[in-house]
Amino acid sequence: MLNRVVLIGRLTRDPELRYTTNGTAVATFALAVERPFTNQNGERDVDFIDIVVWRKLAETCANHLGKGRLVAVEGRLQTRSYDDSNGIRRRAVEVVADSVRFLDWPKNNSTDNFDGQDFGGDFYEDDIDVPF
Amino acid sequence: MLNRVVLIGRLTRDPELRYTTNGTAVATFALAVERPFTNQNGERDVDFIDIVVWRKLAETCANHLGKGRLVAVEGRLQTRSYDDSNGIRRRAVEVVADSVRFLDWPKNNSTDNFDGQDFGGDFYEDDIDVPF
Amino acid sequence: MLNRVVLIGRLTRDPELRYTTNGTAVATFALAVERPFTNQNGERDVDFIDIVVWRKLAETCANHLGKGRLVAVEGRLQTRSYDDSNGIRRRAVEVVADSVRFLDWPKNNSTDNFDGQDFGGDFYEDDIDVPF
Amino acid sequence: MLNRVVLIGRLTRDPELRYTTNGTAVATFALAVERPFTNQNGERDVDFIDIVVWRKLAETCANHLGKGRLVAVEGRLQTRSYDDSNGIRRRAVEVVADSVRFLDWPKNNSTDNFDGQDFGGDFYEDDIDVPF
DNA sequence: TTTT
DNA sequence: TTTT
Repeated sequence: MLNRVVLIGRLTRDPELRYTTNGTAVATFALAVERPFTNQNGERDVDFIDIVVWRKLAETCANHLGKGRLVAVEGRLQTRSYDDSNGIRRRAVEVVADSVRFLDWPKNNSTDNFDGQDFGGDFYEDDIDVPF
Repeated sequence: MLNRVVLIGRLTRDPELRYTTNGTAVATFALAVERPFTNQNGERDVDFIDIVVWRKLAETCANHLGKGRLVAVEGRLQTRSYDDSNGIRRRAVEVVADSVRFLDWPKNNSTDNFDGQDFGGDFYEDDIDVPF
Repeated sequence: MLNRVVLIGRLTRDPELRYTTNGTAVATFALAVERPFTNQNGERDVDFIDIVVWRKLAETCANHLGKGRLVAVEGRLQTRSYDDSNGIRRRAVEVVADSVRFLDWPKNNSTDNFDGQDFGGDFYEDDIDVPF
Repeated sequence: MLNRVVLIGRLTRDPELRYTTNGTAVATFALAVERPFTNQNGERDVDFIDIVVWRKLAETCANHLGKGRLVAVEGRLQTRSYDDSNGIRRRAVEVVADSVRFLDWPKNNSTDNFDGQDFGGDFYEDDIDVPF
């Protein structure tokens, strides 16, 4: 039925890019998303949310994003079960993103290069989407 | 930062209502949310998403909702770590809802009674929200 | 940039289906969306929001929806200027929907027929979307 | 019923701050939101969406935001009728925001000063919201 | 496992 | 652990 998630947060690590056996690209990363209020200790809690992107968007993210970058992500919440390396059954809850917007610049020490790009960065959507 | 989730799905079980040590009501349930497409076996996969509601909204949900009911939920994705009954460290990813809309009628065999209610059910928000 | 709208409401009239000169189907309707609170007179205000759908989704909506039906709509806010029939320049703000979920049954006096359909209705997305 | 909007865009002008007769602050501005695709002329269309904020959030926006600033806005779509200065009846469709996140820095020529602020800016919510 |  |  209806299932929509919108997040703004920072990557906790560089995206990991892999390929399925039939060659489909898939990238994963996590987002640190601060809560909109401070807790009883006066600190701002943070939620760490796993993101999955597919196909061309996966490669775009892997090529242009890195740890610490600020992004807006839109997608769908997905659940899945798997056995971890110790054989313990675990449940994954992750956001399958169909759009990722880059909201800041790569750091100077980045190998990436966005010369000439408008502030606010670019906007990337899953390559299946089409104007309408 | 920004963190928004909107879901429509059916309760997989009756809500569980508990109270924190300082008396705050908290209810939990899970939502079965069908994916918007069929998988390679022609079946429609389902995501099971845990929902948490607080205060008056928790009591409203516990009093009026039951297994199988169709609802629209709005809230925020939250992550949290805990040790399960076997002492295994686990991570919970759940939606803290600030609004729950009832989208169908209770079943006849329900003890609940919505006589005279307009179709489409009622709309409940976390009791802290106020018009603006 | 990011632009996402999610609504639940009732159609204020039957959808109007037209075709562009190159044959693309486009349907329009309006949704009555109740506010989540009552106004100072104790009444519940209602927002009337114009919806536009394209292609196969336009035809599905025109064929299966009618005045009074309850739907969940997902899409993007779009603005546009036009001259009305009196030559007055006006601005339209409408939601271009990429998914429409049917949340109730057609009325008995409907010419439509959903025999055998699962409660909760069906889920229709713009025909460009694809599983991922 | 359910009514949720999430936008990222740039202010087209400085916010206008006014007060209702009973002293409630209300600020208005418009957001330029680029479409996620280019049109048939290879240009990126832009939607201009009116935003309304109330109370403390109105004053925060008026004090810290200006033309060109990049923000993420969350709120509710609202419609309203009014007569313009020529006595022509018009319909306004605007987003009543309950949260505004500042996504970039003020320009150097700004009179505003965010010294020491963490990149990514601050997060402001309607002052009625409360942690949960 | 965690970002600024 | 799973709803219709």
